[in-house]
Amino acid sequence: MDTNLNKGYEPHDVERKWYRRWEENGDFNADEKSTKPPYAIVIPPPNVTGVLHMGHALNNTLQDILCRWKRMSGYEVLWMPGTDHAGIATQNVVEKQLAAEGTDRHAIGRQPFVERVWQWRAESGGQIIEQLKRLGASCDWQRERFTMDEGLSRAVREVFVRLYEDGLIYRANRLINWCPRCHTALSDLEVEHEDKKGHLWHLRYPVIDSDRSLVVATTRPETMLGDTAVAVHPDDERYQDLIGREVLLPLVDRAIPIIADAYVDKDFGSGAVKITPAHDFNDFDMGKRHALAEINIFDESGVVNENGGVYAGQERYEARANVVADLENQGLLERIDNYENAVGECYRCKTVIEPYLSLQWYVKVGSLAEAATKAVQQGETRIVPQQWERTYFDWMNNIQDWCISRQIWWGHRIPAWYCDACGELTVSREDATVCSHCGSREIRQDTDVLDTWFSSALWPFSTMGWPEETETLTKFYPTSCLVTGFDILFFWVARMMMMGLKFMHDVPFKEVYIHALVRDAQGQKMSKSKGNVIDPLQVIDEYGADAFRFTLTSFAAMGRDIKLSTERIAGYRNFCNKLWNASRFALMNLDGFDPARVEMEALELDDADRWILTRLSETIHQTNQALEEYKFNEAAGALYAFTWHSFCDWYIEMAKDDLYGDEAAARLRVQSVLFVVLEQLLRLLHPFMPFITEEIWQSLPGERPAETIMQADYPDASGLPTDSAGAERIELVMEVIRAIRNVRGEMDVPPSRQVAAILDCKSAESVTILAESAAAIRVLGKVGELTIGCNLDRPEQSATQLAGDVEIALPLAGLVDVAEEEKRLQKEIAKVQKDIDLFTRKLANEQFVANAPDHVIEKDRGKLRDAEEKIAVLEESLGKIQALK
RNA sequence: GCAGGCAUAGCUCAGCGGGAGAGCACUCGCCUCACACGCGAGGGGCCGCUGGUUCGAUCCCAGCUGCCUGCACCA
Repeated sequence: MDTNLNKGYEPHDVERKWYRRWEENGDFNADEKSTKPPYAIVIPPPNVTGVLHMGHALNNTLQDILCRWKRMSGYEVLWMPGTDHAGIATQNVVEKQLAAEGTDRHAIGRQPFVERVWQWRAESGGQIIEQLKRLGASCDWQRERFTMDEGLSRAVREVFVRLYEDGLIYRANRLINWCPRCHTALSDLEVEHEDKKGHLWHLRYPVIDSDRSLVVATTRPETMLGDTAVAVHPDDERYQDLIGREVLLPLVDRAIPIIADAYVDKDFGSGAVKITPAHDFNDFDMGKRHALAEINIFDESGVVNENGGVYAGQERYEARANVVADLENQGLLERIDNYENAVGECYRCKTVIEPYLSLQWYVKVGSLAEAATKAVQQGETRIVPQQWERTYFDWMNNIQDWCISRQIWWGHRIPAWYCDACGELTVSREDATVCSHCGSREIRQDTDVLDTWFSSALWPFSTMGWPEETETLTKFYPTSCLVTGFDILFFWVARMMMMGLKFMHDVPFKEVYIHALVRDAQGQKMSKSKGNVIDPLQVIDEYGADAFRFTLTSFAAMGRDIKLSTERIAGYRNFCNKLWNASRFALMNLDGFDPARVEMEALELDDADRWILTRLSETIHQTNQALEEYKFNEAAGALYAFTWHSFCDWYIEMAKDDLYGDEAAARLRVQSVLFVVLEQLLRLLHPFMPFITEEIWQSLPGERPAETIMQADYPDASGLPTDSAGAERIELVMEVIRAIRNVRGEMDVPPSRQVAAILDCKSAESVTILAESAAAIRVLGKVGELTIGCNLDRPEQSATQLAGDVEIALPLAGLVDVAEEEKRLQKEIAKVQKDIDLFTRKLANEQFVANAPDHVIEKDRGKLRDAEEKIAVLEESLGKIQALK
């Protein structure tokens, strides 16, 4: 037995040691052949480029808690880990490297580039996995997957082909979101809107064959090069006579029609709008309605193309400046207003998005979304907290077809081949070598790759071996729970729902727990540019993984963001240390103790024992209940309070007398309870603080029921003796001790000085209770001479306090001055008087007595009685004190 | 604009139809043989504002104000 734990808990070696041991033991591994009930979670796969941030830390801490808890509770747990190839993000990383080397992907070519990305991944791609391990994540690493690995790529092809065959994948030439830096299309979700200060330019377009002109307002004057109409509202009286006529588009000298469309807001600006179908989503729609030409004026880098006349070759902002300057020179710039509006940006590189006309692949999501909506409505998947269901439904109801093609090189290449001979398309699971229509070998594979989220959408079943019918799928699909942040509810959760239902004919998970965002202490989003980022790895280095995990858990209240600061983490570091030292104390006093030789039933427990066991039982219940409901903070709170305030503050303190005494039976009894409570507590805490609990648990005396604590059973309280009556008895003792301490504190009695105490009880029962715990009262109240009984004489000069039906008198001769005691009593009396006033008033209210439930009235009557008794005693004491003056 | 959330101690937040809670911070006293990352005691709140429902509202309802977050945007 190791009773020589260090004085303070030092996490680093402990964490390394146990994590390695768990992995070597296979403690994290799931067995699909197990007969235990399944519990499965798939990790939200972090980007392979990722570095552990606070969001990951919270997300994975919560998953780990669930997995460890379920594992200990008798479930066969599969926590499926892996990483996402993160198409654009990863490609950007490697492109930056190339840029630093003075080259680019086009210079080295597609195949070498893709190889280069694989190489990058092999060398530095997996660091987040190591970081998750430092956090303590108990994933089944043997099963680690990557969205680009062979099995998952096969699943991607299978899904693509089946969707295509079902007519749910199609190509279309539409306006899409284009990132001129990444050179790819983006889905609507991948565009982030941010309010930016800009300008509203008012341009004057001359009406042909007239001396009039129309003023149009725009935030993007350069797009006028692609204007193909000017629109006004059909009812706008100002322009009735102009509808159907033409304006001469300045700079390009093109005649374009003035059209009428109800979309136009008469009250905005001049009521006339320039229409650029190829570069604005609303204009695109209007262009379709009026059969307008779509003139694309940009190339894929956002540089003006040959359609832009003299501006060709100019970058879009350069073109903007020149267009404005030229219009001004021609007197066609009416004015410039300051204007703030939301600008779409690429979610990967923050470049302003260009609406761009191009041919892309789409998933027709209508029927898929319908099924995904129904599954949640019918409760097949439950979203927790439930408020997010509404967001989910809103999005599903307004869903647009999903643009899935990306013009990058890193990703799953679209399995479609174009035939140069017949022009037909071949979509195939295997790499095609001939056209399926004409047999020609002159075929070229589509150069696009799929949206990263396409493969993520398949994650719950692709990681389990689909399309094979694997045992893993049979055992673990649908998964039990998905833990994720709300920021990827649409990106990921919604699409997994659609794909799971389509291809597995069942939901991918039965519950979705959506957690909050981790912010800084001021509630700001953590970001590198703000410089307010707290690095989880630094936190782990400084405070230990357990303290960090417990902090996140304690603040993981549902539906509320976490404001994190290092002071808080330090607070929970202290908690770890407290647990450590309580354990050290226990171990120091369990010398020679063998748990195997002790039968709980045979022990004659005293009130304190029964109390702590009852409290333990309650805590076990609360913890299990809270985890069941995803109330992580409540579980953490219950465990914190029990550990610190029940176990350490009271039980250990009360146990000392027997532990240090020389009665063997008493010592054995206290040792037994100490052992049981600590051992159970460690198990209870293990999912939250895996490392420290394992370290202490391994130091406990006797045979352990399992090799590691993570293999041990989670406490369920069924074997624990509870006795709420005994527990209540000790509450009286505690109240008495607190009262004695209160008097001592208020009257500045030095802690080193013992006092005499007379405990005058109203009932014989109280006498018995207090007599049994006399030792505790002496030690914890620092009482020397202790008298317990009924109708006791109290010395004239004494300080008085009450606890339940016990009047406590501390003879104060020589201890304190009379004036101090008088002040203290008056303060007490005032407090009690307030209660009396309140309850008297309440009970005098006829309506209250007539309507309130009996138990409420009874409770209040009791409280009034107590207060009246209390004040009587206090006033008597006050009288005596005042007589002394 | 539409939707949702939040408002409780100095700070961060629990709670909830029957006398306001925690952690941190603060004040006072203690190096008491597990722990000063500690121990003991204490101070501190019109529970955002205005109405309504109720015997009773911090809690339920309506409105208002102030923050936050999605989504959609009038060029």
